[in-house]
Amino acid sequence: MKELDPLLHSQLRLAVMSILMNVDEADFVYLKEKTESTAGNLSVQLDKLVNAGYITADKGFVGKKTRTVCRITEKGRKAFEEYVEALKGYLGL
Amino acid sequence: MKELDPLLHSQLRLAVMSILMNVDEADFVYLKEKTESTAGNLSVQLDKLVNAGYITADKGFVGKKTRTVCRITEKGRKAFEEYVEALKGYLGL
DNA sequence: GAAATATAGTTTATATTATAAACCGATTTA
DNA sequence: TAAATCGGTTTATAATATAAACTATATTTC
Repeated sequence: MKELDPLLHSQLRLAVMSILMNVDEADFVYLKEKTESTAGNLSVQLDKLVNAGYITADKGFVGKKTRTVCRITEKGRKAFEEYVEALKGYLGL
Repeated sequence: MKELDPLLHSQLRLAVMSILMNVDEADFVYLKEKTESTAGNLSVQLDKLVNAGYITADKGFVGKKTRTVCRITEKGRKAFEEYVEALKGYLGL
């Protein structure tokens, strides 16, 4: 049984990665709504994904409001795919 | 995005459940070998699965040696299947 | 235009979890 | 009979997830 990447084996981080696998970019507010998480929790988990090099989070402005835009990196995409493969071994898929 | 049953969303417990989904019964030693876990960790995680009613763990003897035999329950089987369904939503399967 | 309210987050504190280390009682081996 | 092994359990520690409290700017209301 393969190791499950602990960075991805977390509900919220997995949800974020799952979303980012399917859209080109997503901002903080969108991720918060989609995952139904609190801002604090999301902030912490995004940081971990950024530090792992799985996503980028760029802070910019839209008009006068701040906006943090997240994107998955190639490394993140690969890690996600490997995680899915590893999980399949557990789920019998 | 569905909730992921926190009892199953743990590498070791998921591994145990995965094994028990596919065999009629498995003893402590077998589970320990297959999952490559330490006895302490396995013991703790089995307890949680037993307390949740997802598995049974019966202590018996084979000759003079103790032997703990685990089996999945109907409740556990159902929880596992629901977990798999929920996860699919995350993995894009 | 000052005070209250909302937005977009971050930091910090706390509760929960996972994991390993230490331990225990019985049994086999030297 | 002393020492190692087997089959676990208990306890201590490290890591994680989560929420609560906070910050800074912007907007609305009185």
